Amino acid sequence: MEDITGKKRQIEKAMDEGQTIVVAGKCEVKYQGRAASKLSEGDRLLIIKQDGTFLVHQSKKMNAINYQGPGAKVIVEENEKKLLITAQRMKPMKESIEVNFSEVYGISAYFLKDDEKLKLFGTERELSDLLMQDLGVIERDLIPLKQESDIRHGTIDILAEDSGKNLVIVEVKRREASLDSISQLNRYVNELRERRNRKVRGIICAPSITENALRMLERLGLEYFKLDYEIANPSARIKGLQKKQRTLDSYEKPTS
Amino acid sequence: MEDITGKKRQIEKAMDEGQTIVVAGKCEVKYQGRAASKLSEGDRLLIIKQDGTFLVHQSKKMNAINYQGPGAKVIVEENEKKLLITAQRMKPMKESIEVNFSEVYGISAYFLKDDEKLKLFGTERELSDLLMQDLGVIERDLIPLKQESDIRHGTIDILAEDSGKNLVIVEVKRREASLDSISQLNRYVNELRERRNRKVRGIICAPSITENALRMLERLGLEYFKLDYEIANPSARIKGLQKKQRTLDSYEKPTS
DNA sequence: GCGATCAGCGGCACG
DNA sequence: CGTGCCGTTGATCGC
Repeated sequence: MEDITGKKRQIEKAMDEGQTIVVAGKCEVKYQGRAASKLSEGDRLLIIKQDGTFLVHQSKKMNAINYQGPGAKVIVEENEKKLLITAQRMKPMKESIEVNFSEVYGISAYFLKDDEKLKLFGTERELSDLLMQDLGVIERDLIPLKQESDIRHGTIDILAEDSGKNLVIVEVKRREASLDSISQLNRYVNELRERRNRKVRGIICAPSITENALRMLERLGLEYFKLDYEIANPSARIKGLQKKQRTLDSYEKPTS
Repeated sequence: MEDITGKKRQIEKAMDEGQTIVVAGKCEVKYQGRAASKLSEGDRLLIIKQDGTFLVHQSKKMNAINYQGPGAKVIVEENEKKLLITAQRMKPMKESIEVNFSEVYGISAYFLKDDEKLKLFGTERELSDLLMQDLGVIERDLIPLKQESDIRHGTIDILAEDSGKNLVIVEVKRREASLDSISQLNRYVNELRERRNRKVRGIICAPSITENALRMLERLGLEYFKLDYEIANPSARIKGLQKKQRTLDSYEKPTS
């Protein structure tokens, strides 16, 4: 027979100490909150973090099947000879998960000290930054006006001006552009067209675009620029782009 | 001193047997693929599932800091007295994670048998199904034409007709509608307006809407209907909605 | 298989 | 705080 009380105490102690806890066992899971769910009995992994994060993992797939984010209060109880672990949260609204273990296969707990943050390369923001250095890669004589320009109905990635003094809105995507990318760009273009008397162009700048999105784009009179980039150093690099700094240098200080 | 070879064998054996494995330890993590990342040394949890899922968790937050989805090939190596675990995947493109452990605090492995699937209530689809039974809750004499209607630039949740024989597009949202919800609805409305000669109305149907989204909605001449629902039985229930079945019953078989 | 959309999206940055 | 929007988004469902 299982010593449920002992396991309960073991988990509670680890929680008090701020450990990260993994419980493996057979359980059923109920959730009620923004939605509601029921998961019948099966073998799962439960992970409890010190910040209240609460994850129930099945043996397949990436995402937790049930979860609670940081800030959840976790309670461990003994309930009819079962180990019942509950996580409750008030934000974004009152919600709770109940994990009811009929069997516990194992419990591990670790002190995890980790202040490191992920350094990520190849984000949209990085691509946007690179483009700001030389919009000429998209179109000759295209000059940047503003990055992250807030308008009423959203934020424009890059606002620019072409050689004919037309406003150009550039929407940057790190992956294939689809219908909603086009809708997003169209939203910005429409707003500026209403507000300004200038001609306004819209360019979607992405490594690829779905066929359907391209059709919609053309129907709307918007444009697509294929953004050729790779992630190497690590640091993203846009094919054909030359930093202004380097260009200036090579003019002012030719290789001697 | 650590028996790295033993740990390597332990993990490999568990993988061969299809177990779900948890490794706790101090490691650094590198990723290269759709993007690239570097995470300096710290204490983490590594989870390896039988389907290739590969998760590196820090002691805080819900999401894995580095990961690889189902289908990844996992290799365990001994590398300069460290335990190096690599996950590689070819889809959606060639990418790999390297987790290099300088210390291993613990290894657990479990056979997790679980064929259960989550039953989820309160999804958008469920709300849409309920609305299809009686669109009168949105507007008197609104009759449903088609659910999930594919058009060129997307899929309309509910296509209906009002008492004036106008087409009505209903976009259902289970949570607060924001700018992109409005863009989405607007996209559908514009397409049908081009293709048909009838008047086309668009209604966003959500529990709430952001201030800004409401302004955009009004500016576009679209409409908002507040969708009051709760999740109780469990099964979603829309306030004011009466199932056709029940309504018919009460007329044909009044309480005796 | 691609593609469009939802998700209890989560998380972040900026007003 | 809200809120807009990105994400190595993931997962699902339809064609």
